[in-house]
Amino acid sequence: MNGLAHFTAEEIKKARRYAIATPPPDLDPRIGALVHELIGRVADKWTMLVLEVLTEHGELRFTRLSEMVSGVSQKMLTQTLRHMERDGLLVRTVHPVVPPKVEYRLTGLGLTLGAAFCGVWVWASENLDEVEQARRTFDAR
Amino acid sequence: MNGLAHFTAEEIKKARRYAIATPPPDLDPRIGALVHELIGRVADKWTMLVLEVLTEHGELRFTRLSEMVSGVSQKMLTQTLRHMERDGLLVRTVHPVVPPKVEYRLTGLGLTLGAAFCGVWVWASENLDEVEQARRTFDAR
DNA sequence: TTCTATACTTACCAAAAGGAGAGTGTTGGA
DNA sequence: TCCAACACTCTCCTTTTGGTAAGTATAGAA
Repeated sequence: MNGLAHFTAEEIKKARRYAIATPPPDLDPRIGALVHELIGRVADKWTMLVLEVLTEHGELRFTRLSEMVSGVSQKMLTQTLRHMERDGLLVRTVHPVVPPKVEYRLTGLGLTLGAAFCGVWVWASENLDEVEQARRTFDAR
Repeated sequence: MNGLAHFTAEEIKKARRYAIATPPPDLDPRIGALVHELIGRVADKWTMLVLEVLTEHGELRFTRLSEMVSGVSQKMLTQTLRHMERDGLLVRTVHPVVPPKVEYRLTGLGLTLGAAFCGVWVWASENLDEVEQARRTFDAR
C-alpha cells in the first residue's frame, strides 16, 4: 500500500533520519502543481543563501547583506529580496533618512522555510563525499 | 550565542517542527561552497519530480517516467536522469533487447535525498495559503 | 517490404537568467 | 562647491536554459 515497498528496511531506516513526515497524499493534482511552483520559486540559489544569513544574523541592511551573501550582484540581491518580501518571507523596513537606511528581517514564515531547508543542507553536507565518489566512478566510464 | 535570539519562542517552536537538525556550523567555507553547489545541482525542478515518482513507484522505464513526470521533454528527462545517475542517486539498467528496455530505480542515496526534500514539500503544502495571501497583499501595494 | 516499438541524440532556435557598470536622489560635511 | 554615503534602478550584453522536431538503430510483426 505504500510506495516504499521496493526498498530494504535498512534503506528506509536511513531515509527516515532525513524525513520529518511522510509525503502528503496530495489528493488534488492542482495542489501538487501549486506546491511545485512554490518550491521552484523558493528553492533557488540566492533565496536559500539569504534565508541562511538572515537566520544567522537577524536584521541586516542591504550593503551588509550583499557582503555576506558572497558572489551576489546588486541586481540579483534586490530581485531576490523583493520576491521574498512578496511571498511573506521577510519584512523590509525603510527608514526615511539620508543616506537611505533599509533593514531586512525574516518573518515567522521565512524562519520555518529556513528550517525546512535544513534537512536538505544536512543531507548535502553528510553525503558530499559519497556523491563525489559516485561522480568519479561515473566519469571513469 | 545562537543566531535565533531575535525570534520569539513561539516562532522558534513552530520552526522546529520543520527542522530535523540544527544547521551545521560549517567551519570550512570550501565545504559550504561545495554543499551549496550540490544543493543547486540537486534542487532543480525535474530532479525533485523524478525523485518523487521513483520513490512512489520503484522501478520505471523511460517512457513510463516521461508520462508520469508531467510536462517534461525527452531532452530534459534524459539530461536529468544522466545527472542523477552520475551523482549516484539512481541506477540505470539496460536490457540488451530489441526494442530497447532501460529501467531506472533510486539508490539508497536517492531515497534519503527524497526524504530530505520532504520537509520542504510539507512546508510548501502547509503554507501555500499564507504565501498566496502575502502575495495578494503585496500586489495591492 | 514496410511499419512499429523504444530510448535516445542532434541541430536549431527562442526566451530567460544574470553579470557589469553607469546613473539617480538627497543631504550633511570638508 | 564638491564629494561621500546608501540603496537602489536601468541599460546593454553574454550565457544558460529548455523546447521542438527530426534522425538513428534493430528485430520482429504484418
